[in-house]
Amino acid sequence: MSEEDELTVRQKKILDVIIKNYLETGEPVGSRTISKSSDLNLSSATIRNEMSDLEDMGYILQPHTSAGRIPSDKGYRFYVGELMNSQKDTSPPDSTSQMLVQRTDRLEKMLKQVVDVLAANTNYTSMISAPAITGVRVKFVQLSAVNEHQLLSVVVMDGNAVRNRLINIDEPLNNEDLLKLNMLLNTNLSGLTVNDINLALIKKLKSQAGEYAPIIENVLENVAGTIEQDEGRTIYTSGTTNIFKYPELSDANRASHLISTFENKEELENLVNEIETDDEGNPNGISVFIGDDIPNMPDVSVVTAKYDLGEGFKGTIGILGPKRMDYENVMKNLKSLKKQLSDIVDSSRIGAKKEPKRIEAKKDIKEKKE
Amino acid sequence: MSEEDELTVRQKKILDVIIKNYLETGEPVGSRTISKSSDLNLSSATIRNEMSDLEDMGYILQPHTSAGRIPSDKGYRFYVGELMNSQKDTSPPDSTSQMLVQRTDRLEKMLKQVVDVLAANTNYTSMISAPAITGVRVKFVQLSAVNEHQLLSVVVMDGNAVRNRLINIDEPLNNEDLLKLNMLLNTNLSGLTVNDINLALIKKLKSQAGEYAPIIENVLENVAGTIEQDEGRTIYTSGTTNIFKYPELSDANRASHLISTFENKEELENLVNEIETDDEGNPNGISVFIGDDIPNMPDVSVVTAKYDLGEGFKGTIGILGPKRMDYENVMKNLKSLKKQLSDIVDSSRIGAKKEPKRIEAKKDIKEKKE
DNA sequence: GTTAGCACTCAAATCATTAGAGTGCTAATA
DNA sequence: TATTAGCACTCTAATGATTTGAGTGCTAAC
Repeated sequence: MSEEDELTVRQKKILDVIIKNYLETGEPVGSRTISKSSDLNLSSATIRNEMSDLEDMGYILQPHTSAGRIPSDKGYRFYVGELMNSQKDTSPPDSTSQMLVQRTDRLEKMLKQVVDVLAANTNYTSMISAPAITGVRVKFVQLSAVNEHQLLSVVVMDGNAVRNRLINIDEPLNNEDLLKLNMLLNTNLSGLTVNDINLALIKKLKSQAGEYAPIIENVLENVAGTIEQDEGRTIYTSGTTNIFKYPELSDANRASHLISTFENKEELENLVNEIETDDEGNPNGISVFIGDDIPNMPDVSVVTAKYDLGEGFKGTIGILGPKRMDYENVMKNLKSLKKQLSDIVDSSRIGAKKEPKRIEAKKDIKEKKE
Repeated sequence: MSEEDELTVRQKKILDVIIKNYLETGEPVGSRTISKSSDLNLSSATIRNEMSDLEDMGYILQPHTSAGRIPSDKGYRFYVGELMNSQKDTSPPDSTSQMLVQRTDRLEKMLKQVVDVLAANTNYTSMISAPAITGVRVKFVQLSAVNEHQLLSVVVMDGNAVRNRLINIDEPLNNEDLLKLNMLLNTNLSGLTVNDINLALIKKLKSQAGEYAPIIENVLENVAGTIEQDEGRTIYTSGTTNIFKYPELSDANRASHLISTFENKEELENLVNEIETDDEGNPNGISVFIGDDIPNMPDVSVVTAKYDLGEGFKGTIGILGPKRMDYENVMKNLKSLKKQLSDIVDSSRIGAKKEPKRIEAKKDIKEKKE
């Protein structure tokens, strides 16, 4: 990929101008334009020579003989990696359009909000994968009798993920037995991860439960279900139709392909997974995938960030747009959101121990849309 | 709308041919085509005269002077109402492509499945609104201590809708008090609908709860939440990108408009609501909305059916496509699904009282996609 | 009432022409 | 030796003229 980085300062400058210009206009940029709009004070002829070299090196290309140049995927990558203004980082991300994420008591709503904010701020399509839970532990189990023929099993896991399940029973259960069962379950399951619950443990539980063994089975399925439900990882998306704002993406074929990918969560999940693999140890925890980096989607770029909510809750947040997207703004937004996300959750974690704030935060939700 | 239905038999026949032909091809149909393809044995000139009359009466129209005719909205309506082959109803709806809805224990998954089936069978876009709960009653309330600082409130409503809420408390609650609170809540709330829970009752509960009044408040919010969550009515959609299969809908503007309507559930909800109003007492419980019937969407048709799962669970299921959609197939599919839906729920209701089938049904889910 | 015949209309396809943006190359210049 | 002016050349996109053909409406004959 890097065959001797032999770009002269001037070449870098020219490449920078070409890309910046193309990001704005979406039109191929010609030598004359560069000669005039840059402070290089070079004639178009000189620029032409340099451009010819840049093209030979693969940083730019010509849509056709008599057109200007546009950045190649390699050019974009160079731009993101070296040319882009990354020291401006300190400035607040586009404060006018920036919308803060409001606190809410439901993770789901928060995620939905995050993608909405992101799509609105960037004018691209955004997505966020709900946190994958890894290694969460059982916190609390409770069986209660709803009526003579139904038990309700409630399982609370770390991070307060709650799952219910109704269990139908043939014979009513008396209160003592119910209490015993609850005791049995809590003493044996609390603090365990799903992986800890092995056959031996199940056997032990069942034998201790005696005639209630079938109920144990159901409860355990409920515990498993807590994980399972998040395994078909939910992905929230927003701003799908933003792709129509970019002519290079909005012809029927491309648009249909993109949108159906976003509609079909499984496909989207694959995309995210395939992309995630080689995303390790990069500077700000932000990864940029351009064009042929992305399977089946040579005309778009995807920028992703991982977020970590602690307690094993992790997920990916990303935005998809045309290759000529405003990488700078997008990365700023992602970085900011990433920070906000962990901040919010931190404070809510701490707050939760002091006052019942989970509830009062609810009203905030209404005000989200601008 | 009906200004003396003065269509002769021959005119009806011609109109029928025009529409059938147009449904298939999507091209304006001319007099010569009709003359040849129908069994009327009339010359094109005669057909032309009749067509001229049909146009005067508003059943068909010409895209431009030298083109054939296409059905007007009025024409479509007449077709759906009188011309369409509705006696074929008895035949099974397109048995090859028909996919049965599998039983599942989660309403949500079932609905998702239904829209998927519908979209796959029709090649149009489908949507289903999750059941709106009206007048459901509280079945069971349970508070349990998760740890010293958190209570878990679980509310089960009719139809086994369950909601949880974590309540943070300052002081640990001893077991006796917890039991008393549970007793208090269950005796007072069981069997009530949300509307029944008025200020007087709340006051009474709070005073009886003494120092635990704040907890009562939280539990009541939880009860209210059961309803509330379904008020922002979830709508599931599928096959959005099918619109790209119909050139008349797939230009950037229209497509963008349609797709964003489907992405933004609020808008979609409005659409469904506006449409629902005048949908009363029609033959099979199926309503057809064509072109200007639908606010802001003159180029599409929507066919809807209401479903009723009993116990106050009702919703709407619908499909959206080009005006030249295959109404016959669509209506057949809707009718069949409507039936399957209520059948499934009926059988699961009955089954639920006898054996724990909610659980064993789960494995079915995996097999759904073809 | 039906039909043949014909003039007329109009969209869409095809083709030729033009305009202009941009390049590459060469020769002159500093 | 690096830069630049100048010019021929290329190719797209826009414009406009022409043709084609499907389809109609009307009239007159059957």
